[in-house]
Amino acid sequence: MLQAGAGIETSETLTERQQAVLDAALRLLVEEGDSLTMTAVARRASCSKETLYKWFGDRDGLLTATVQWQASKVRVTPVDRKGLDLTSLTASLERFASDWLKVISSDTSIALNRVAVGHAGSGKDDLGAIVLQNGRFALARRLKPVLEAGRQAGLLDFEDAETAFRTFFGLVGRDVQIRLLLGDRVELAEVTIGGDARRATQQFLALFGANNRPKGL
Amino acid sequence: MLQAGAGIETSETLTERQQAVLDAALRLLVEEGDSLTMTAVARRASCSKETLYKWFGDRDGLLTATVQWQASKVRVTPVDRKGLDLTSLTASLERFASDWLKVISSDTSIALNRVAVGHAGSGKDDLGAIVLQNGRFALARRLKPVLEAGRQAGLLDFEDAETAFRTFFGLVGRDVQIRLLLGDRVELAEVTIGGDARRATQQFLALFGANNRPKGL
DNA sequence: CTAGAGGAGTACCGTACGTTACGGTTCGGC
DNA sequence: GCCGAACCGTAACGTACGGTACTCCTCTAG
Repeated sequence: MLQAGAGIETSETLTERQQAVLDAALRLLVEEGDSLTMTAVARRASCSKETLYKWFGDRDGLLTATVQWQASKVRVTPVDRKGLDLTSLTASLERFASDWLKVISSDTSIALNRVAVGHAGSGKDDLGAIVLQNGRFALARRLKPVLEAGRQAGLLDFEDAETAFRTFFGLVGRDVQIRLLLGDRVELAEVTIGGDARRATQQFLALFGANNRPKGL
Repeated sequence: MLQAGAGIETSETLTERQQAVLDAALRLLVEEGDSLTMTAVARRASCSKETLYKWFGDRDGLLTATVQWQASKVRVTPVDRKGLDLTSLTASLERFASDWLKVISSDTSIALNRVAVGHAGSGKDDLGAIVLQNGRFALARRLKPVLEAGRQAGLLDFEDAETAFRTFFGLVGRDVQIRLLLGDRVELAEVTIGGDARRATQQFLALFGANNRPKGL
C-alpha cells in the first residue's frame, strides 16, 4: 500500500521493478489522462493486475504513487548565494522563470495537473495537495531564499517575500498554465520561453528593484 | 441535440424548461463535479432520462449545453470610453481585476474549469475551448479596448495590447486560479479581492504607465 | 532436485452507469 | 370526449471497469 500522507519526502522504499511500473503508469497517464484503466497499466508495465493491487492497494493508490513518484524525480538545484550582484540575481531569476515555464508546458506536468484538478473537490485523495506541494510551493521554497538574498544585498525592495514571489509567479506564468490545462495550443518554443523569462524578470525588477520606484507596491 | 460548435453566441433556442434543467445540471455539477450521473440530473431536474437524451443527445451533449448555458449568462458590461483620465482608467482596471478575481474564485467557475480541464486532452468535446472563450478570451476582448483607449489618451505605453493584457492577467490572477483548481483553500474575502485588485492595477500602471519607465519591457 | 515464493497471465464477479424501452399521465386541438 | 404529442417515472439492457481468484512459470535457496 505504501505510504499515505501528502508528505514532501518521497520514499526510496520502491524497488526497481515498482519504479518501472510507475514509469509505465506515468507514460500512460500522459497519453490517456485519468481514463487509464488498471488493465491498461498492467499490460503496459507487463505485470499482472493482482500485483498492482498488492503493491498499491487500489486505483487511487496507484495514481497517488505515480504522482509522488514523478514528484520525487524533480530534484532541487541548490542556489549559490555567494557574491550576489544585479547580474547574477537577474540570471537566477531568469533561470527560475525559464525552468518553470518549461515545467508547466511539459506533457507530464500538464497530464499530472489535469488529473489532480479532476480529482480535487471529490476528496478521495490528495493529488491536488501533492501537485501543489511539488509545484507552486516547491518553487516558492526555492525562490524565496534568492529573493531574501537580493534584499539583503540591497538589490531588491519588498515587504513580504511571499507577496513578491506571487507577483513573480504571475508575471512568469500569466495565462499559460490555465490555457494549456484547458487544451489551448500555446506556442512555447525554447526561444519563446527564453524571451518570456527575460521579460518577466525585467518586469519584476522594475517593480521590486531597490533603486526604482519609491514604495507602495 | 442542440447546436454543436464551440461558438460564441449561445442560443436562445432553449425553452424555459430546458433552461431549468440545465440550471439543475449546473448545480449538480458544482456539487459533485464530473462524477454526476444522468440519473441524478434527471432526478434533480424532475425530468425523465429519456427527455435528457432527446434534448441533449448524450452525456457529453448535456455537459456541453450546461457549460454553454452558464457561459451565456455572463453578460458583457460595455465600457464607456468617454473622458478618460488616469483616475477613471485606474478605476476601470481595478474593476476588471476585482470582477475577474470574484469570477475565478466562485464555486461555479471552479467547478466548470475543473470539468473542462478534466475533459481536455481526451478530444471528445470542446469544453476547454468553451470555457477559454468565455473566460480568459472574453476578458481580453473586454479589456483591450480600455487599454487601447488608455494608450490613445497618452496614459499607457505599450507595443502590443495582447502582451499588455497578458501581463495584467498575470498580475491579477497570480497563483490563485491554479491553487483553487487544485483544491487549495485560498482566502478570498471581499476585502482581500479589493486589495489585490488595487495592488495589481498599481503594478500594471508602474509597468505600462506612459510617464514611468522609458521602454524595453 | 525439490520446495516455495513471487509474479505473469487470464478468467471471472459485481457493480455502476450510460443508454434504451415502455407504461402511464397531462395537455392542447378537434 | 378523443387523439396525438410531449414528458415523467422506472425498469431493463449492455458494457466497461475495478477488484479478486486461480493457474502456471521462473527463479532462488537449501
